[in-house]
Amino acid sequence: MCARAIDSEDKAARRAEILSAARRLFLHDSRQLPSVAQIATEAGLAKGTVYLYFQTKEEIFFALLNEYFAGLLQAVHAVFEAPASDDVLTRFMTRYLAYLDACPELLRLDAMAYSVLERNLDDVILRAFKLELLQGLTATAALIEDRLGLSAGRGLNLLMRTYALTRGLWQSLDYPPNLKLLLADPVFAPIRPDFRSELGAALSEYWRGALES
Amino acid sequence: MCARAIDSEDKAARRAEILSAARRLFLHDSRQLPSVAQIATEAGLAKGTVYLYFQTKEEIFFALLNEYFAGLLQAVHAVFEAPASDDVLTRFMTRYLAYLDACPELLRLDAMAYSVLERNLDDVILRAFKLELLQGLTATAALIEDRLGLSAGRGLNLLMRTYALTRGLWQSLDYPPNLKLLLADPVFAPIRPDFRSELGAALSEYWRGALES
Amino acid sequence: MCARAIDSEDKAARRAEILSAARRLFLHDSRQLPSVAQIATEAGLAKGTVYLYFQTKEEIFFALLNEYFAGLLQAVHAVFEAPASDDVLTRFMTRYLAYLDACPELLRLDAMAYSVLERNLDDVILRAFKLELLQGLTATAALIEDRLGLSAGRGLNLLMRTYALTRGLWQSLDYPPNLKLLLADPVFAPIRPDFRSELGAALSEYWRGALES
Amino acid sequence: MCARAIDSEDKAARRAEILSAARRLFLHDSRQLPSVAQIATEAGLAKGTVYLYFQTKEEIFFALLNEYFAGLLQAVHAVFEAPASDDVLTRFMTRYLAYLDACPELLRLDAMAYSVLERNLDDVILRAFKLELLQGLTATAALIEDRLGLSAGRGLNLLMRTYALTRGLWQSLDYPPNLKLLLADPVFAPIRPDFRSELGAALSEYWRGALES
DNA sequence: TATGAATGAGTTTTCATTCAT
DNA sequence: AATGAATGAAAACTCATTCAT
Repeated sequence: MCARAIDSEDKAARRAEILSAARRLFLHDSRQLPSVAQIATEAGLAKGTVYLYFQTKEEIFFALLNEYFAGLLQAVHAVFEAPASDDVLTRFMTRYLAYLDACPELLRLDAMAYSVLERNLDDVILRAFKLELLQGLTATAALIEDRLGLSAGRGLNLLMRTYALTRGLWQSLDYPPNLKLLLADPVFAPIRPDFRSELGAALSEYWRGALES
Repeated sequence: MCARAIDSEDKAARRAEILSAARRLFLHDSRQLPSVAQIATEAGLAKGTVYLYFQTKEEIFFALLNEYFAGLLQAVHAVFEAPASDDVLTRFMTRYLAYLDACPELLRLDAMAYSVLERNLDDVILRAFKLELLQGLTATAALIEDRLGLSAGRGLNLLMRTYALTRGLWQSLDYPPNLKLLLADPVFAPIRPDFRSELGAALSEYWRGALES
Repeated sequence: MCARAIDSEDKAARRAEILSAARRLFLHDSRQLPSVAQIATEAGLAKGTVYLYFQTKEEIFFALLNEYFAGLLQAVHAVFEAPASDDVLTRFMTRYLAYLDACPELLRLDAMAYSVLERNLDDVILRAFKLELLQGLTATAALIEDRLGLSAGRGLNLLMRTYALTRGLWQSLDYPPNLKLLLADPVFAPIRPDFRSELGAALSEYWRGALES
Repeated sequence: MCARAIDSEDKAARRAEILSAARRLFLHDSRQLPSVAQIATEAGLAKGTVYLYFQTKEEIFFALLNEYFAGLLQAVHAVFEAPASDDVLTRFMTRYLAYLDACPELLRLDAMAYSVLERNLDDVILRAFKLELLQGLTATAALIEDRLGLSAGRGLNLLMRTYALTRGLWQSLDYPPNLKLLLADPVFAPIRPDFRSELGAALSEYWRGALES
């Protein structure tokens, strides 16, 4: 793993390897961000090498989070790109939930982003990330508006509020192991619904209200 | 402030003082949790004394968060306790937003809770907190069901989803100072709406969808 | 070594212990400043404890340097305090050189002070140190002026220039072990005189010139 | 700047370029030695290339310091080479101070040399540097002895002690910016004389004493 | 009860140097 | 000769928590 990444393709690959190592580690224990030393080891690199590809530890996780977001947006985009049909909303919901199921760590990382990730991140990098996100968001929003015959701006509303509901519910329902045990007591059943079905129900309600003429 | 708190009333008062000191400090800089040393100083106590009233630092902030939740629930409760009227939903929304306006630090603390607060918290304490929250939630949920003529369980749904949307939007729209500056660029206007109006709009949509027969 | 230093006398003693540990370590290898971890171990304390007594690593060494300076000044002071006599200059020289002989690490630490020590030092602390030094300097300078019948300001000149010559010569003549070996070659004899005799000679010349009417 | 330096003349030129880049950088911020990466960039070379011309970072700065010394010696040499005259000492002092004024970074670099530069320097290189210095010193010393009618060895004494006084005073009087601010307080005026006039006065005293029969 | 002295785990980042290309 | 990707050692400092007084 010490073959030199000379051309920019190799460099991109190495960057991706580091990101992938970080993802594996975080997936394994998503209660805290792995240390740079751990990431380097997992990627088979020296610590210093990681810093050739990322300016700070935070940048690594922010890049990872952005990848997840991009993937999620892409999935949504794909749903609405398909020929219009009556069940587009159902298909959207299914695909959306499937993506989240496939990336259980996305919402964890997202929850940490608020208090940790944005510190210690170079402004230029941060802007680039945000811009990329914005563009994906805008494109998909426009597509949704087109498909559903909505007015300008509604697409972005729907996307942002959908994600807000998702993130908010996750944080309400994802308990750490010790809490999970504690809340197993039937008394707590009301505040311990299954995340996936709860999210499905909540989103249905929200979209119904939002799309109502 | 070193008079000994002997009877349980004095003890409760001292506990409240510590909590109050923590709140003041967090209000002053809600980007990070104040240290125990700071809290002790602010409360006019020694560090060790704080540990006579709280087992861990996290317990302090968890207790604080629970207070905020209780207050929010109480505000909502008050709205629905008043004689039924057509505009109950409008009054709810107004009151709800007003509470959040008055406690800008609630949502910050809440956002930190996920990644920080629940670690390192005694199970018994945690259970007690959760139970208290559950009870408030249940009571208000029942009241809402009664007032709005909803079926059992719907009240809790509404409350949890309302808060989820709130928390999720907050985390999307509350940027740290450096980001705020960065996002001042008109390019980013679409992802930088005002939190309050955005929340109002989102909640309206959600409730409309949820209450639709 | 973990008995608690409660009253201020004990605290001063503990502070002195830390300083003493740092001195021992530096004496042992005076090519580099020992790490805080080493100092703590040598003093039989935990790292964190060291930071209860000194704000930064630099403060430790600066305090140490100030102790050396104070000692040197005191030695000089004692010489001039004795009843005036013709040989006061001879006695001064003897005493001065003896002090330097007894503290070979003083001039090493001093040489490092320029590039290392003054960084990362709290202004208030720094000022206090400088003030203490200034006072010692002023007092001894006044005494010298009195004893030698010099005009105001001359004492300070003499002291500062004497020390400047001392420090400058030291840095010219103190070679690290590898260089010492290298310069053992007779070719280098001219630039490798014995520090002590060279300093004696240089100071004699300087004082002769300075005191000449 | 990546044309290959093949013949030894080109190589010497490239070496000089690196040295010059280091000098420019150090002149710009003489509180710390620039990194090798910075030097390479400033010289328009790759990091690795620098190591083709210098074995270690220290060698660069040591070579630079030697250049400064050589220049200083040459300036002194020139003074004494001129036809003997009564005011040779005055001219020496003027020229000496002028050289230091023109190279304010010399004394900074020199002060750092003690604790940093001589580590990690190859013995052979070190010897060569010292030998070069010795030769310059010897030649100028002989010239001085001749001009001033001094006995053998006195010239070297004068040069070394003169420089020692210079270096020692510099280190006493050159304060980093934060200290300068701190010592602006009139209380500290006595230990804050102007370096140049203080050096002039000190050297006058020293030379008077040294040349006195 | 209250105090505050003592503890010590835990991690990012820089940068001189090497060496494959 | 020139490049620049990769290496990895090295250390200060914070702060939650404990416990002797």
